[in-house]
Amino acid sequence: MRKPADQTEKASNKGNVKLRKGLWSPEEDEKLMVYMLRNGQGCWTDIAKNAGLQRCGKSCRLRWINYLRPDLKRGSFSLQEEQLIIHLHSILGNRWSQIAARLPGRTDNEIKNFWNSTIKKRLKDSVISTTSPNNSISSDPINGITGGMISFEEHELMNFCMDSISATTSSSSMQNSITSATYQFDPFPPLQDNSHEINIAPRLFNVPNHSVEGGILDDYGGFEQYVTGFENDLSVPSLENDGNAELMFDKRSSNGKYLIDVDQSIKVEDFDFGTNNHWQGGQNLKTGSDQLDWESLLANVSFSPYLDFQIE
DNA sequence: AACCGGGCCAACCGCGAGTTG
DNA sequence: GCAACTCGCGGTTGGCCCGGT
Repeated sequence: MRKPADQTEKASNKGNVKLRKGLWSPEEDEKLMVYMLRNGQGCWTDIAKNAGLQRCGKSCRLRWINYLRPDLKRGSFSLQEEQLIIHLHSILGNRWSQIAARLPGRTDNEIKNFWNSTIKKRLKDSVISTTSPNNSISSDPINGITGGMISFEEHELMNFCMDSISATTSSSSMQNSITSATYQFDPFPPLQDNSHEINIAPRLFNVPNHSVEGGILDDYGGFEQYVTGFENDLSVPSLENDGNAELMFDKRSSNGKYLIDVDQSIKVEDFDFGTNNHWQGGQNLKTGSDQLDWESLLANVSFSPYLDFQIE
């Protein structure tokens, strides 16, 4: 945590505007939230200015992404998420944004903190414990993947992924590959919901040659979909209703419920920021079923919820 | 009850890449 | 081509919380 904002004010380089630093007050959160709901994402410097915040745009962006974003999950990481983080980190390293992109509702900062504070320590402990003679594989998710022991399937999986990554070594070649005969498919699809039973194995299937629409190739050989209002798009749609916005999001351990008067311009009902509800824009990714049949999904490529484009 | 130390995590910092004029 | 600006990312900091003593 930082010092309270009013203790760390300093003059901005431009315009002698005092910029606040440190913790965000509920009033500041409210201002930013209301502004984002009304106007959506734009230039962060303008957002900070127009929202009446004495913050730099960078600070506003961080606050929005890491805390105020409606589609953020709250609470501890699930077992599936934990396993996926460990797995992705084994391949991607400290590319937290890339890892976060595969965990809907989680931020890179959150994952980074989780890794540094929890997983790292447990991995270390796990490595130590696996060196002891009487140790066997436990139900610990760490041991399922790492802990010094990687299953044959995992190893093959990683080889596959690394091959995919190495196949396209630069962003320029990546861009060229978009229109080339073949392209690398994202081996790490995002988790749909942590309540689902998830097979963390990537989709090992071939995609016929076709032009790619509705997405771009990322820096690691993956296919980044254009997903409006979800983890790839942190903006929110503008709201044009009248009344009040009742916004729910927890502040640390307590579940706060903010009733915001939005200048007679917004009315949001049943606007729940809880863990089970995602932002409207992400609903195109939801399957509507509590239990996904991953085998059948994998068997039928065109039915995959990850595919946001048509395969010809 | 007071103190201490480690964990957690929000937020800052610096840097590189991309964009704009 | 260049400088200024903006954005996004990863590393780091440091205050709060909480369990142990």
